[in-house]
Amino acid sequence: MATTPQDNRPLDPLLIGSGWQAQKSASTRTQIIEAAITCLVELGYGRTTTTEIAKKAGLSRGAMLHHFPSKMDIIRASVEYLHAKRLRAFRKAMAKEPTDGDHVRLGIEGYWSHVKHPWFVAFFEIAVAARTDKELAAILFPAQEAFEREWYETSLELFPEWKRKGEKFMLGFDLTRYVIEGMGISFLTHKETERDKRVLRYLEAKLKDLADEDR
Amino acid sequence: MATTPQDNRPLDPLLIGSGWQAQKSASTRTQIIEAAITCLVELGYGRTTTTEIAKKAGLSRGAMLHHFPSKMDIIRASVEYLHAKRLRAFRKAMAKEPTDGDHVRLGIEGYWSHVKHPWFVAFFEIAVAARTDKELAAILFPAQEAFEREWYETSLELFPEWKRKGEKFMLGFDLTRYVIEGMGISFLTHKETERDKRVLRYLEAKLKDLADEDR
DNA sequence: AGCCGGTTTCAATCATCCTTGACTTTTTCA
DNA sequence: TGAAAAAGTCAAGGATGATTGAAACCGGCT
Repeated sequence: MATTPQDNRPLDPLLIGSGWQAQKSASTRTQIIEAAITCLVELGYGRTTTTEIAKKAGLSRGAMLHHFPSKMDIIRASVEYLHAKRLRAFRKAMAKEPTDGDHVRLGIEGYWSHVKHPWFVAFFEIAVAARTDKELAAILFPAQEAFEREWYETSLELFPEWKRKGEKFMLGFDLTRYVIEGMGISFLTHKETERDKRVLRYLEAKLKDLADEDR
Repeated sequence: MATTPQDNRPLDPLLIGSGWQAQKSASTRTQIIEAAITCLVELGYGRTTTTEIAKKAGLSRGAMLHHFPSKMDIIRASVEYLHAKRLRAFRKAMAKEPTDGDHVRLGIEGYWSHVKHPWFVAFFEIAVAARTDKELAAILFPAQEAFEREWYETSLELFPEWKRKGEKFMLGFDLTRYVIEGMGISFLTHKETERDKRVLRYLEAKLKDLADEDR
């Protein structure tokens, strides 16, 4: 008989040494959360069922319900997971020095990539569902607010020279957000076109105008 | 006496002559469609059920299922209804001469109002659901494409002087669309802020810049 | 060391509720 | 009277959460 608790999944040798290998069932939790996110992306919020999540995670439904007693618990954990992942990915993308020194372009491209990522799609599905689901809204709202705030602060660090022109910076920030998110929504059902690239280039030019104005 | 031919499709009020009580049937259909739209707005696509629609329409479920054999038939009719209503409302809003002669502002305010209207919310709910529902996508896509095309042409009529600068007009068109729809999505869960108004004013200014450039 | 009782992890089944669409019956009105 | 509209009933399928049961792991004890 194998000494591993589950033969279907390899154990992380680093975690075996650290006392409770049972604690590594945290990896099972992650597996469930990622399965839930996949379901959100592929099926949408409405068709994401516990059965489907369990199937996708390679677990039995009962096993999964042990980790997360109810469906909403899975969603809650997924929201936290997505929040952390999205923010981390965005910060990482912004942290690297652009090859051409063009921070504005880097920021636009970064957020545009971000919006095309499945994580954004999953978050969006939850956000749309939350419009008509109070319980879901109570879960999503704090994370959403925190994300926007932390994203704003990250951007401020990225453009330290803008700090003095608060209102103008905020305008550029909001404009970028709306344009790119609007494009992102459109991208959910359509493909990216040359027209979209033109809009991004125009946005870039206008942001630079804003930065240079009344200096 | 039944003068109707042996119709394989028992329901088509448009084809039935004026004398019949089918007019009442047509009004009942409209009632059902509007109830469905209310459900989409208040409950979202996922929670819109035939039971709920019937209740909201003040009909028994059986009666409703007589008019629309299946749920998808109601949605199909709702998509057509929304398409017609949205386009009509938008054209009407654009047709009136602005008091200050400012067509750009009129266009922006018009589309911004449009995006805040329940009809857009309902359409949006269907669009999001269609991302992961092929059958729904097949219904929605033609209507969505037609709407965008007809909206574009309406805008062209509104700004005849832009006709000569095709690419620049399209850029302004796309930019406006993305900014306002992005704001609209945000508006679904947040309230309109002063920051939003600033973005709209900025958009207006930039559209006028585009119109005046290299003239 | 080796056995034992309790706890944690996972699997399977069950009962319940909801949704849908087909079918049947009643009512309305020309 | 007879056909259309409306109302009511029903079974099949799906989704959720609870219960039951098995296997592995931990501690303590002889």
